[in-house]
This record gives sequence, C-alpha cells and structure tokens, in this order.
Amino acid sequence: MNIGDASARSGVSAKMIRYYEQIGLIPQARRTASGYRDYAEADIHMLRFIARARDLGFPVAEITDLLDLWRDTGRRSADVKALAQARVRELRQKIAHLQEMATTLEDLARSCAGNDRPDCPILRSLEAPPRGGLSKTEDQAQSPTQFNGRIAS
Amino acid sequence: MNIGDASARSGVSAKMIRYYEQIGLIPQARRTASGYRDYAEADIHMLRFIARARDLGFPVAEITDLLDLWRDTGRRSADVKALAQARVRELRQKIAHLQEMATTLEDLARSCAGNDRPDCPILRSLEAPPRGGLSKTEDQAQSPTQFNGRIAS
DNA sequence: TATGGGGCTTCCCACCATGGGAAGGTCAAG
DNA sequence: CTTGACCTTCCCATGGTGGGAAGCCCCATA
Repeated sequence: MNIGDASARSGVSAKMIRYYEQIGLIPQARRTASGYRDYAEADIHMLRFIARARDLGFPVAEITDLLDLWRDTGRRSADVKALAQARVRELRQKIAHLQEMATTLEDLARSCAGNDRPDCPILRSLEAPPRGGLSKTEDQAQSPTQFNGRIAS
Repeated sequence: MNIGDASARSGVSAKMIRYYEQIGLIPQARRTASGYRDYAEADIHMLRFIARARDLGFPVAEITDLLDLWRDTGRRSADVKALAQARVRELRQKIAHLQEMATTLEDLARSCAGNDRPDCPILRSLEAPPRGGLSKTEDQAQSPTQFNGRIAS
C-alpha cells in the first residue's frame, strides 16, 4: 500500500506520516524497489492509533510511551491510566488559563459602550494592568514552570 | 534607557522587544551613537500595553490593530469592543475543544481499572475510535475550516 | 509504444512566539 | 586599563502542520 492509501485509510496526512517516521515515532517504512514507502494493515492500525491519541490531546512525544504500552501485552493498565490522567490535568490547566483570559476580556467588553465615542475601558485596562502588585522589576520571576509564555495557544 | 531596563520596566523580554521591532509591531528604536537601542517612557508604556494584550490572549498580529486604535484618539469604542469580542469567541472555542478532549479522556480513565492487569479501555479506545460513523475512508473530509490540526495547544 | 497525468520522493520554507547561545562590540566601575 | 555586565547581530530549536518545487515512477489510454 502506498503512502496515499495509508493516509486515506488512517486519516493521517502523507506529510505527517513522513514526519512521524522522521522523528522516530513510527519505524521506517519498507520501501518498494523504486523507493516508494509500502504499508501493511498493521501500519494503518498504528497510524489510526496515533491519530486518535492526537485527537485526545496527547503530544507526539507522549504517544511514543503510549505506543510502547500498546505493544507491550504485559503492561499494567495503571501505567496507561496514569498517562491519561496526567494529560487530563494538563488539559484542565490550559482550560483554566484560557477561561481566565476569556472572562477578563468579556468583563472588559461588557463595560465598554461600543458606540461611536472613543472612550473605552478595554484600552484603558490595557494601558494599566489591574494585576495585584508587580512593579519593582524584581518580582516577575513567577516560577518558570509551566507558563513560560502567555497564551497557551 | 537601554533595552535591559525597558525589559525590566515593561515585563517584555529583551528578546521579544527586538522581535516585535523586527516584525514591525513596534517602530524601530532610536539608537545611541554606539548602536544601542534607546527607549523613552512612551515606549515602555507601549510595551506594557503589548504585554497586557498578550496576557489577554491577543495574537501579536491583532495587537497591531489594537495599537492603532489605542493611538487613534478619534476611534470608535465599538471597534475596540468588536476586537475583544472576536477574541473572546475564539478563546471560548478553544476552551470547548479542550474541554471535549479532557472529558473524553477522563471518561476513559475512569473506566480503566488502573491495576497490574494489562486490560485497558483507554488503549482499546485508541485502537478503535468511538466516533459516530467514519470508517469507509471517504467521509473524513470534515470541513477544513477552523480545526486544521488536532489539539489547540 | 509514446505520452500524459497523478502519485511518489526529498528538500526547503512558513507559521507563531519564545528562548538559547555564540561571537564580538561597549560601557562603567574599580 | 581591566573586568564583568551589558549590548549587538545571527543562527538554531521548539511543535505540529501545510505549501510547494524539482525530479522520479507507474499506469492507462490513445
């Protein structure tokens, strides 16, 4: 089976299949005499597994572990569950962050007249952030743990 | 004022200040005789505006418009409000997407024993997605509108 | 059999926002 | 004048994904 068929049957674009191979997420595909990648049913199965895991928000790096567990018939289901739960926690964290941004913005928008006049609380708020107390240039160290950047987009 | 001070006072890293200048979000900074960027109070003000807008989830591209409105004293507050609301809608959409992923994963995790046995509904689900009806290789066209990729991370 | 069109290959570029780091110039304090 | 902190530019990496070019390959139809 050519990469095009594998793509159509797995839902993973040909570009991505090559990429996954390149980064070592999936093994290097067999090649035909002329250099075409050649896939079997088992490969489609694996690709679908990957697509589904991506749908559920697993980063590619983590899917490696998931695939290992999938293939390991002697696995402990607790290990799989732990992975899923860690993912849920991260998703919830991102959600909370976005929620906070949305709520704040919504509040600001609500308090804006939205007419032809220039006066606008949104812009005023952008000028002078309402964040508690950070001004002395020192205290913005705020743990470089999870939120390095701003939006989790 | 050097870029380091501007950074400390605005909360925007020096790296980012240079980047914003490079992509044209902020004007090119004045330079001292020796080539150092030199900032004034007004620049700090602008950088803080940008930082705050990023905090609220505005993509850099959109901040250009925001800055234009900010500087335009003859603006209509309705224009600002529209921008904010569009952003809120996008945030809500991302939230909904993440929420769905989290819920699904959580359901799966709940139904997984999480013990030493290998049997695991999570992996089973990854093998065979529970999505309504997509199997015949044709129907996965699913409108390439907003969700080009999977996770909105 | 020749030709054309569609599929395959690799390679590079772009996104978005951010950080890391190297190589080299500058400034201010000691 | 030396030293160390700062500045400059330039390149690279991230994470997934798509776009596209240049050049083979394969098959069907004329």
